[in-house]
Amino acid sequence: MLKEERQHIILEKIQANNKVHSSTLSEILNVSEDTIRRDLKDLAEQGYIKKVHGGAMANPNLPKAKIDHNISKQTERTIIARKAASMIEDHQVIVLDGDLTNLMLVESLPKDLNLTVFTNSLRIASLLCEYELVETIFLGGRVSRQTQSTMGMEVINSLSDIHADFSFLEINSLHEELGITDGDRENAFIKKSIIKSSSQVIALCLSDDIGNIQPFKVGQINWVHSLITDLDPDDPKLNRFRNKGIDLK
Amino acid sequence: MLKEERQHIILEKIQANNKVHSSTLSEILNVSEDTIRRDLKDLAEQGYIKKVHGGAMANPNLPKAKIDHNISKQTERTIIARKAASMIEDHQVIVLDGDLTNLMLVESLPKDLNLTVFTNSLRIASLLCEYELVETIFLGGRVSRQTQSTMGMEVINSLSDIHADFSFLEINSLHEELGITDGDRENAFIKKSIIKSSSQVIALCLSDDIGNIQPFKVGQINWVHSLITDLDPDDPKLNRFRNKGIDLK
DNA sequence: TCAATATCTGCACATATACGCACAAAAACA
DNA sequence: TGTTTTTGTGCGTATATGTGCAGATATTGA
Repeated sequence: MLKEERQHIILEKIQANNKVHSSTLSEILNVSEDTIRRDLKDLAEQGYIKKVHGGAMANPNLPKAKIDHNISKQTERTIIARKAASMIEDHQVIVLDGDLTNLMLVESLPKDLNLTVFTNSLRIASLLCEYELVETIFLGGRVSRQTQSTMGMEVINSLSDIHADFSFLEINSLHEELGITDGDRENAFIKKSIIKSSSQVIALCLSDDIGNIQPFKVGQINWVHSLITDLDPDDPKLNRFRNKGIDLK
Repeated sequence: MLKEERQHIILEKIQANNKVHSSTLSEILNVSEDTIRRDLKDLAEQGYIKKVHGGAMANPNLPKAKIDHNISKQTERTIIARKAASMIEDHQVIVLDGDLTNLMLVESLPKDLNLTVFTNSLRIASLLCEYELVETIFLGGRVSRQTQSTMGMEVINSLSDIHADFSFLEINSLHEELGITDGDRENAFIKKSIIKSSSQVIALCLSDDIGNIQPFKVGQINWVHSLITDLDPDDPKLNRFRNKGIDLK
């Protein structure tokens, strides 16, 4: 019997009875209780169930927004997220757009930070619910299934009514002359609005995306105040941006 | 019997009767009174109940999050959610507020439904991303950590700009004379706005909550078009609503 | 006040769990 | 193909947890 298969059966049992005993599972599935316990631990860590002494129960808190760590370029993104997180301090007001790196940024934040965050990402907003001192304001609008974030005029409207200290934007294409571009028209609009609504723009950019050009213009290169990449700030590849007075992290 | 399981049963007993005696619990659950006392102590420390000499009472100022958090009444909620889901048809425009039963409603929806949904619940919006044909519009605003849904003026503003065919509202307190009330002022506001923004109001109400009165008024009883409970529609307990012309499901 | 109950404390016992280890099966790699 | 690495499993042991019991103490209500 495959591990996954077993865990599936366990989940079904829990859904049906709301609880399971390790001992009965061990009997039914013909594996040691140790194995069952390991399965339960797995499932609990993934948030599917709640482990208790003697077995497990259905998870009372629902599907938490979780980050699947099978993201491409995970290492690079982690580096960027950490650098970005270290720039955030108590009492700042920031905007986080709905891209992956920002999600990882939130994961790297210390839990005792006192912040005001504007975001259009369902997952970021969900994650931030675990931060006692963070005031989250969600930018409403039409929800895009792919990104689990809101889009459209309503988001732009809401953004026009706010002002933040910093915005953190994942940039898919950063070119020294043509500036920031994006492959999605709506996304480009949103990013542009976010930039306009904040004093300082922190661009999060994978080094592979430097030099890219995409169809929709977001903004000029000098709109970026700081550029965070997975490279060392002194890396020669970044020279072309250093010369433009952009603060490299 | 698992400890957690026992404690759930105790919680449900308390929610139903508002009080319990250690001695009767010991009898029902077949454990020593010592164990019951330890359970009650646990639950009291977590803030779910108030321990008193001889047993325990419901905690009068139990934060709303704790109630949701606790899967009690899961069976009842499932019944309600299923009935509600069966009322939803292709091409409808509906509003779902952020309460637990609505989340379960979404879980019971067939995946091929073609809908427009307005919601202020992060979890509902997230779930709906799995529905190819559902257009979700999220009502932005300040995010409440406990409920993972947005609150405040912005939500009310957004609601004033929309109109839906149906709204599904979880009702915590439904009284034949005093109508719908709620224990939370903001929540009451939101519910009132949702009602105003839709042609028909479908009230989802646990049978235990019928007859309750809470401090903040949401609306009159005749604002409700359909009432879905965990009871049979012909149950005599519902007569007082039948007489008012409310459609019982 | 007294008697009846409820509660607390320390203890013993059974059971569940974590940890390190060994070993087999599967997967990755040269 | 054969070899190395990873993953999954079971076992023994030390530890932690949950439970019931006895005796001391506190609370309740007449």
